[in-house]
Amino acid sequence: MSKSRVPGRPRSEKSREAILDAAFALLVERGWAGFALEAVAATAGAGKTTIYRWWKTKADLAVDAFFHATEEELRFPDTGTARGDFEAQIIELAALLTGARGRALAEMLGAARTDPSLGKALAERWLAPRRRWGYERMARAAASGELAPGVAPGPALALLYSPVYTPLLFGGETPGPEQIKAILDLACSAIFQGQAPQGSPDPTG
Amino acid sequence: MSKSRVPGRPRSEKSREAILDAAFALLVERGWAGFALEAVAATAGAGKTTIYRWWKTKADLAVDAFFHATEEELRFPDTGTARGDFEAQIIELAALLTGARGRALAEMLGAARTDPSLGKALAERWLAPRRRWGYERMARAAASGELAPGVAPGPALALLYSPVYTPLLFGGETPGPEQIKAILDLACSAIFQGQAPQGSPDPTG
Amino acid sequence: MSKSRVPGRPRSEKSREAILDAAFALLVERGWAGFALEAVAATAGAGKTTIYRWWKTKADLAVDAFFHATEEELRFPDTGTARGDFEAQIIELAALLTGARGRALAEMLGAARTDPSLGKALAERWLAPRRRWGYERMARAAASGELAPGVAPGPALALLYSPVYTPLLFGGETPGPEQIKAILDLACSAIFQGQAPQGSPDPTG
Amino acid sequence: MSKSRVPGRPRSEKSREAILDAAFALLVERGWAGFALEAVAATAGAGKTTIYRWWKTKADLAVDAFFHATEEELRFPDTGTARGDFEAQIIELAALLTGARGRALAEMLGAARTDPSLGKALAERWLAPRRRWGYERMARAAASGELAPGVAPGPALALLYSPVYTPLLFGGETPGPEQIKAILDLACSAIFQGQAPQGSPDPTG
DNA sequence: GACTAAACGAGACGGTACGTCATGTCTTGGG
DNA sequence: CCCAAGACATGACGTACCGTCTCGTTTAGTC
Repeated sequence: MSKSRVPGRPRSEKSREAILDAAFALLVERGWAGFALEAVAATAGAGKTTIYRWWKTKADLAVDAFFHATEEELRFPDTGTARGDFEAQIIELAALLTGARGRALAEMLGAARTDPSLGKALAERWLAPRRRWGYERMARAAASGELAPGVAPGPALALLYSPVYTPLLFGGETPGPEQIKAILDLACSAIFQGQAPQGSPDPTG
Repeated sequence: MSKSRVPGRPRSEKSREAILDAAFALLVERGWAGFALEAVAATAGAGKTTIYRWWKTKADLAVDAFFHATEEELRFPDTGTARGDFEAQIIELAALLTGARGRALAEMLGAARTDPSLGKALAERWLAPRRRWGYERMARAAASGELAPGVAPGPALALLYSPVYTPLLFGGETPGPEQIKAILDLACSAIFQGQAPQGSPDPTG
Repeated sequence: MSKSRVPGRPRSEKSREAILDAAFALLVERGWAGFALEAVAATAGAGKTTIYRWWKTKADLAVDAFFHATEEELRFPDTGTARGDFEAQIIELAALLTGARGRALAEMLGAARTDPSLGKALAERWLAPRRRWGYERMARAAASGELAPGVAPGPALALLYSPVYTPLLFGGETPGPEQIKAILDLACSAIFQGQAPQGSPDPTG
Repeated sequence: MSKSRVPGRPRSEKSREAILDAAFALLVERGWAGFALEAVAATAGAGKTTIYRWWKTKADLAVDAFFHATEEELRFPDTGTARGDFEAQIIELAALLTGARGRALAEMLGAARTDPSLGKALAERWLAPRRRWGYERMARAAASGELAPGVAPGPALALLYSPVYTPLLFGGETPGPEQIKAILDLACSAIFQGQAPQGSPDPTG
């Protein structure tokens, strides 16, 4: 069996990397608004044709470049309790959204309302996996009796994640870690059984 | 006590109205992305110069046009209790954000991350008054003992409003009224003293 | 009475000249094949929009630029006899077609077969007036009995002018003045009555 | 008597033919302007590499394809008299230049001014043999006393052939057979001794 | 009733980026 | 060593708005 089935010159991995790197750099430096394909092509030493060959839209490239550089940082934690897992993940998320990378993602999330292709790309690469994990973790929490009585997973997830995202819509003041912690504590007090996560994780009472 | 101090032709009120109307119509019809000043000028029968004379930026015009047509609908309610007031206001807000006008506002909020002038305009006209009212109402709630012990106003407001805004960042599915109600109930259960205002608030399943 | 009827900012004569000059320079320097509108716009310090506003096609601009710089040189002579007029005009024409300008015109004439807009522009600006003059002069020659018996104007004009144009189709060797003179003499001997125009310029051997 | 001297895979005759056929078809159908190597390769089922391996330039291929399909039609006639030979050849030439093939050749001749490789290829394949034959035939005519006194071969050939080529430079109206005949008669009356070959050549009006 | 001066409509201006196209070169695996 | 397939960098294309500019024309209040 041969290494490859298709005839013709194979895709240049070097070019792919150069494009993704240039795209990510430009995205972080100039934001989505200044994300010009012409500039990406120029600094990557690539032709625009090559970009359009592999990425259907500007949005696809931006999202791909963003996650090519970022994705591995976002792991779904496993602390033993649902509350611990959610808190850990949300704090990590808040950290990501703060800083240069966060600006880029925020701008893309914002522009997604206007650009459907961007919306679709982000939904696939960003939202869907996180939503999937959230619902699944919430189901496990329900099964193990960690949720307060009457708490449905949808509203619970909305309450947990929204406060991290909302600042992306408004001015610059992304909430700092203590603020995030305070909001999370308040949300968790409504969602989970018992007290704070560490120490006695499941103090029945 | 003359009619006017300044010499020269006075500003044309007719032109101002025509521009604001055309701008609002275009904004609602085409969204922020399709909001072209050239089109506004053309349908208003105005010159671009006139627009730039009175509005510093495209964003200023869009925001001004939006609130010129919308603002009066948004009143701050007075139901007697803090929980009632917040619930009423948030439900009204959610209703506004659903529909054509909502799309326009959502797109503007999203684009604000990219366009500083838009951000500034929206912060002044939209965010600031609501934030002011929210903090003030929260302070009165604290004074009257309506808040659960240990609840700070910042996190409480974040928890209440964020779930309404966050969907603007993601795909089309704005939460319906029941969903909003469910989320609100959950949030309020952490923030306010006592039970839900009407009937049996927490129908255990 | 006002100077102008139309409202709006008037066309910039400076810009028009700059564009025509840049276009002509580029055309002469690089030929039709290298005649890029982007380069014209850049060296003229003009926007591409401005060019497209005033010239429907690349061909229109090229032809306009060419004749803006060249036209005045081509006057229709008046020597007293038809043979003298045609000879003078054709020699002048041959001189024009030799040299840098000639190359540009030759390339345009050649490319006209491929590019209809170029063909149309050249037909209007180049061919039509010359054809008109040729037929009209030929008619006067017939009326004054200068033509040999049985000579129709169409074939006569074809015989006179074709030898100057045909070299444009083939390689570089444009015929020199003496060659042109020899061909002209041969053609004239078939077309016109009697001997050579002035004195005895052509000592028959 | 081995099958082949050179090592490696021998050139595919099948591929050569397919490429020439596809090239000619495309040339006739779309003209020189629409003659895209990519399309040739695609419809020939060949790789672009193969084309560039065997034909140095696009022009070489086009010219080769054109004459591969056309050349044999153009024979040099032998009617007994120089005038008869030239007339026959020029009329055949005019016929060739009218019609689909003619369009292709005309476009190539036109584009040759712009594309040196095309010029060179056409000069070699088209112009040179015809020029050679013309001068040689003219020399024989001179030797046999068929030329009018004082007629040099260069100007004579220019007068005979130019009127057929010149229309290629201008609009669509290629001259019809009678027009060609009339021009030829006029030219021949200056070049050749005695009267026209058939009938009454000079119908005085 | 003439003068002054700013606002007005219209639209031309220099730019920037868009997404598409064909060119001629290159890089594979297979024959 | 040839072949097909097709990816690659390049560079121009014609389009769409941007925010600025320059006109000649209103439309008032002041002299």
